[in-house]
Amino acid sequence: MTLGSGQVFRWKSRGAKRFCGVLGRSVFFLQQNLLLLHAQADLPADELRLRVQYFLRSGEDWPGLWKSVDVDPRIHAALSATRGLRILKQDPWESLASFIASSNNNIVRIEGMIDRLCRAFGAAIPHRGEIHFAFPRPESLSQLHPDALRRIGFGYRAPYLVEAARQVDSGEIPLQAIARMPYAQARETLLKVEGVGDKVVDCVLLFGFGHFEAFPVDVWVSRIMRKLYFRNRKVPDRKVRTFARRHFGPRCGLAQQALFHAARCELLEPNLPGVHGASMDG
DNA sequence: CGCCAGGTGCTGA
DNA sequence: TCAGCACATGGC
Repeated sequence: MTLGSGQVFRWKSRGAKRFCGVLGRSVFFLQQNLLLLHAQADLPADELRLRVQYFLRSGEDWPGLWKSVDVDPRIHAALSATRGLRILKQDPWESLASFIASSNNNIVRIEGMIDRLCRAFGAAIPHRGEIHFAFPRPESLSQLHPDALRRIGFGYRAPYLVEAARQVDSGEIPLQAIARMPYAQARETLLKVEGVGDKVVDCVLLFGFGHFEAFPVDVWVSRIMRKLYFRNRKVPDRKVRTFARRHFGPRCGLAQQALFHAARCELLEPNLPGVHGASMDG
């Protein structure tokens, strides 16, 4: 559920509860068997375990984290429907580049764009007879003409991504330093990147930098929040964000991901408890 | 054809 | 601050 919840765009299902993806320069296979997770990669066993635990944030107290945002019956329904979900620890550059590509776009096409980006400009990684690809480094993408990205379907986002790569490569956008900044300052800094607005920046801060107070408001979250908390009235994204931060508290980002996944996969319908309570009227 | 998708930048009230 | 609009692309 976590790997398919729109946080990451290039982990591929390879059978029942089995996924394949690339972390850094290594190909990983993850297979879930009930409460056990089997991980495979061409790495020493101890390093393999550490890398997977880091990516999955296995050191966190997940039951405690989810409990901290379980503040009312409506979010409780979403949390129940997404039990086991986690917030991943993504590479900051990959999350920044990926979510620049995500704007006004759908997940299937985002996945295709990122896949073509990695095939064209990422380092090849041979693995058991197959060729996988690393995510392209900023210094590679910064050299491109935007047309090279337009040709693989990036559309009007092409110059945004090239420019972002240049800003990261030059140190103008210092990801290393941003990782040590508090949420508000990191947000302000990343917003200077063209193509990064109020929603994308919160995705990057939540999935790439571990700021659980980020609450990305996309069309799905906007809809479900309107339904659950605003009597179905249209509400500016900014208001949804500030309400969520106040209502769910400093881990509101977790509530956001549960709501996003539940809404997108229709896990709450029917009989969704709204502001008027559950009702069966048609 | 029109609408939608993990929106953003720009413009004008 | 807010709404309205253009913006590439592909699926339906």
